[in-house]
Amino acid sequence: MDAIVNKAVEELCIQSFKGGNSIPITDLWPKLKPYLSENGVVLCNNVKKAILSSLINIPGLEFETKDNDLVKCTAEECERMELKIVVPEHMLDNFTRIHEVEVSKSKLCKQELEALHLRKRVLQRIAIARANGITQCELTKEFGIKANNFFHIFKELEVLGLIVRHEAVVWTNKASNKGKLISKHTTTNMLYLSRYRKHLHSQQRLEIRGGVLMSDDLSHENSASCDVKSNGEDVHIKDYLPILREICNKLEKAKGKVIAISNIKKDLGYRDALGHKEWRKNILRRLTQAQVVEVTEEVQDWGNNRMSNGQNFPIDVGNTVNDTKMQIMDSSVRDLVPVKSSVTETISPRCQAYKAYSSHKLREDWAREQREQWILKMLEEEKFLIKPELQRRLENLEKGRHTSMDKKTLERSLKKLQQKGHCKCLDVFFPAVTNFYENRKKVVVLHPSIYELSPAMLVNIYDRIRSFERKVRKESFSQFEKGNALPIVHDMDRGQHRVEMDVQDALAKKSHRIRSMMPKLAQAKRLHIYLWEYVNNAHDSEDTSSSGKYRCDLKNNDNSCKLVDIGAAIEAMQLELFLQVSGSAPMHENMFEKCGDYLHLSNIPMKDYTPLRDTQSIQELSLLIVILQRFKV
DNA sequence: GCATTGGCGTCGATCGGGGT
DNA sequence: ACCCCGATCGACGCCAATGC
Repeated sequence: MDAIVNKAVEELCIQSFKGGNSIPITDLWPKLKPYLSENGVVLCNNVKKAILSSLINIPGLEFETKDNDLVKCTAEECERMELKIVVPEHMLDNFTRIHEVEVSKSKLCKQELEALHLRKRVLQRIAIARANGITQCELTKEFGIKANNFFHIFKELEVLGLIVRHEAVVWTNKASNKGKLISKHTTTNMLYLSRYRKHLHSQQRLEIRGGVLMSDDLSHENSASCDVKSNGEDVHIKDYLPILREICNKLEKAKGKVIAISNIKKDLGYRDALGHKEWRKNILRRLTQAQVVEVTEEVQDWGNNRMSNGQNFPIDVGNTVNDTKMQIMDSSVRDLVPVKSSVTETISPRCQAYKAYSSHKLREDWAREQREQWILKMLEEEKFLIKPELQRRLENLEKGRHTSMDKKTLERSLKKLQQKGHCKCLDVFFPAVTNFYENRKKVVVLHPSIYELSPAMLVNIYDRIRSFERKVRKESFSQFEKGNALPIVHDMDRGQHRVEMDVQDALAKKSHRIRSMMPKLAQAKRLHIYLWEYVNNAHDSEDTSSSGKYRCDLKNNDNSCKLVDIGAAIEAMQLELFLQVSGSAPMHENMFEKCGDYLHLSNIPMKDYTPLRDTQSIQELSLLIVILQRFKV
């Protein structure tokens, strides 16, 4: 009976949160009915009377009735006289537990009272959602408060232990005007009142899959991402533990407890772009973060000792270059306990017979020889070459031929040159720009005279790789802009509209960005011209390297950096230029007239000078310097 | 208030393997 | 040697959450 009464009180509280100051007893029964049936209780008049009697005994609950002697009334009589129940505020606060953090109200100022009231409303709204929970972004919209202002409240309530937050991914299918589905998703947090919390472990996350929203429904809201109301049926718990365990088990059974990642992915069906991503972001990351497995990438140098070690038969080196494997070491993996494991070395060269030469042997031999000559000439001049770039350059040189050079052909040529000692091929690793935890790798062809990669050399290599990639992307984008490669598929209705919209959108955004950047670039250019003159003059007259602490590496074409003290350079700036590049307004209209054209920042009076160097100006200047640094190629 | 972070989809390039 | 295709990868943009 206690449980039933608790349930009744819970219902009364939730109904109060929903705005009913007093709840008619006739409204309470239908809410209780499902719970009672679950427990095999039929809501007959006797049960009703028993529940009522218990409620009457709860101190604090108030009953609105015409008849004073409630205890003697039957259930029917109570219903007939429209009995209503009022839950007092302190009981509501008890339900959300906000009373635990409440301080004496008399001591609070007006703002503090408002803040407390807001927290109460938030808690009550979360309480209404009960075990279904409510997403953070949904709540943010309901309250009309910006997410970045609201976040602190959620965090505070979480720290106080009043609510629980779980990471959740929301998928929304939005219908465009033409009725096609566009899938969108966003990450947010699901909020529960502590009493309704879901007990999720670290390998579980919530996924909310919403229904279809027609675009008409969105007229009042621009962003569709959070518009799906999360009801219980849409929320799924995605549990990664079973799949992680399965992988651990496979590793346990594997020989040496090592499996090639490509094999295990194929085995478990992680294929295509999406599957691959899922593997990287949700499976491999979880395993490595839990330190349950270790991933090793083995790179075998091209034409290493293996090739010259008395083995006369050819080896298909291509298959042995890269092999990413994962390893598990300890049997305690089932608990996903951190385990340290050692690096393995497993190389499995595959033998393959050479195929007979074709009848075009002579012509091909000639082409290969010419190719090798080109490579050697480039190498002599440039000392190093990036393989993908080399491939492109050779393709351009061979444009006249009816066939195009295969990358494997190039590899063979490089291998041959390397064996003869005419070049060295090295894998160069460098950090990726995005947040991927792996380094990027490029094969670099080096002149044999280079024994080791100096830092300066590495910088040159990085810059070359970057400029090559920029060039490649610029080419593909200019094709795209000309409309050569607009991906419109006429036979397929699906997705067409969206692609066109995206292209227009992208172009509009791009041109807008260029427009808004132009003044900034003009400012940057002015600053650059000034600094360049400044640093050259300074070097002509005296050595500036000892004159200040804020320095900026301007240019190092020939490894000889010219350092400039930015602070001193700005001091020496003409006032007009300073105002232009920092975007500040002049102090007085007649400032220039009064002081002449050659006024420098360093010789204006202190009272005029100080307000000029405000935070805004410094920020502007810093931004320009960042822009200049990015231009440094 | 603005900047950064993190997760995800899209796009285009590269890689790897198999066929002729 | 050349061709083809699916798998894989990195850059980038978007957006909500988060940090300062």
